[in-house]
Amino acid sequence: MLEAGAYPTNRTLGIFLNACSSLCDIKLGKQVHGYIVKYGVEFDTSIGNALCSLYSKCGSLDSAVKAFWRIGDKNVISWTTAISACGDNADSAMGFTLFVEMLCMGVQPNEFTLTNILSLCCVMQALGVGSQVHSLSIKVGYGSNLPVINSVMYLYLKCGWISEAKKLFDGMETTSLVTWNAMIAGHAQMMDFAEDGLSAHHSGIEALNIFLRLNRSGMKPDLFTFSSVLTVCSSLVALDQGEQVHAITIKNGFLSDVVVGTALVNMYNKCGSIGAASKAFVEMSTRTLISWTSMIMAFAQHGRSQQALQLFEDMRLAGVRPNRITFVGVLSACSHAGMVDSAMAYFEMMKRDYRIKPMIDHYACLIDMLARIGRLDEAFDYIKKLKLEPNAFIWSSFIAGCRSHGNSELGLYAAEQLLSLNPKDYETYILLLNMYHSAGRWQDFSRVRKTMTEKKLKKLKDWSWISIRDKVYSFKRDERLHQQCKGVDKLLGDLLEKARSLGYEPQGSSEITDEENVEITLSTIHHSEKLALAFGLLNTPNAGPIRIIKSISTCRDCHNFMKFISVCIEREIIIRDSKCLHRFVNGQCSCRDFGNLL
DNA sequence: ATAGGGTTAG
Repeated sequence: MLEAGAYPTNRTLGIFLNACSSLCDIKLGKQVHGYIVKYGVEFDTSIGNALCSLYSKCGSLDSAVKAFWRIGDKNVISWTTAISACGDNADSAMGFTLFVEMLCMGVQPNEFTLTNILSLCCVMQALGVGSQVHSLSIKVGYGSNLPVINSVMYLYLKCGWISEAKKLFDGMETTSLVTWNAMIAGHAQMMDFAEDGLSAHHSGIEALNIFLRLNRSGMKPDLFTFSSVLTVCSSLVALDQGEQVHAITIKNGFLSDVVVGTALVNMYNKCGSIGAASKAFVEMSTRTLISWTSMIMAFAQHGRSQQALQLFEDMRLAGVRPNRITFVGVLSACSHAGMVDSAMAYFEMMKRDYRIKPMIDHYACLIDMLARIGRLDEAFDYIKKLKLEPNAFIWSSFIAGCRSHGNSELGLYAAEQLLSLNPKDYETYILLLNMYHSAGRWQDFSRVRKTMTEKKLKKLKDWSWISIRDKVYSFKRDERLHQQCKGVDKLLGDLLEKARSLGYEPQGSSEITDEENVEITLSTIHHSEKLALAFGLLNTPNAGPIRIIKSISTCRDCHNFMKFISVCIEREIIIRDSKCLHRFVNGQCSCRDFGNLL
């Protein structure tokens, strides 16, 4: 039509631009832009708005903002489109600047502007600005607009201001599914940012409660709800609840959804049910890169290296292009099995065939592998040659290698490096103390102990949880919170006897015994995972795995104990601590004793 | 012509 020389109206041009926008066709869009300039209508408000939106959707923020500034008469939609363009293209700071400028120009924001700016606040964790926007939204008459309240509530949750979020939630006259999903997702995310395992646990439980209330309210959950709540079940290692959610997804017809399917794979994996994870993966009707990567990662974590690598080949055959995270899974599979040659081959394949630049995590896998098989000098060379600063994971796996292969000199050096990375981390101090203790270096032991006392480090919060049927039970080190504590003590005594008869020898572990003193305590019988284990055995008399989640890393002594116990009771024990998933079967652990133990 | 919620990481 344009080539025929017909003169398009602004309306026609707008429709063209929208078509380019939904096709994400920047080339065609630019062509239309050319005609717009030719006809001199780029200053028109609706044309400019459409151009701004088009360039934003095609990822070209510069052009979007340029188109915006050329608009002669910018209305609220123009400003909102430009602000949203900043959000979509990861430039929150510019979004804020535009918002302030808009207010200075005397343009009043509408509900679209407000929700947009609030989501920028989420990204920036800008609670101060966010609460000002909240006040502003009330002032300009959007105080009871549902999307606006949802956004404010989600922002408060993401910034950890739970009381205020809850107040908003409880005070809402109407809710939408987005409200519920924001509450659930918000609590799920709080689990990751929680200061300790205990508050993370509380957030998770709260998310599950909100999910239950949602179901009772009669509203139908959607894929967002299911993927969030499944993530919560994974973090809580709450297999029973996860299975129930699985049943509800089937009832609601969401089983064929690829995101829900992937979330199920991850839930079963993180609950230690690799079989169920694999089953969920096989049953998926379509799989994304993320689904394949999740399953490869799952096999790798469980020490099933061959299956992980086989799946990687299947993925390539299926025509799915792996990304850098997939290769983290592939390399860690090789690392677990000590397959040095394969690891190097995959590392080359990643660089050469897929043009993926190695990142620190890939090097970490290679260092972990060399450390596991005892090639400590080579691993150390790798660390020294790194152009990047070694991270905590690198030092931790190197330490595990040194301890396992009896090189206390290098191990202690690495542990001191780890401490300088995490100078306030209680667990690192305990690790270092345990290492000086077993190396018999008492002077260093006292020195570290003194530093600990001087720094007044908070006492370790050692909690474990076990979920039995519908309830989650908590256990804290040294404390007897449950009715059945006598039974727990007796059972632990019996188990200790049995383990000893099989050759278990207690090694003890360092800990703060009271507010002032740090000592090696010989018995670790009061550690929380042991209490949870005994409680679990007393309350689930049938066979089947015992699943425990723990707030901090497991100590070597408890780890060793669990290996013996898995033989005595002929049951599988799964413990997920803050660093690693441990699956004890028949005296062996899936981490092969390289799970960042204290 | 503009908005609010979700899945992968050793």
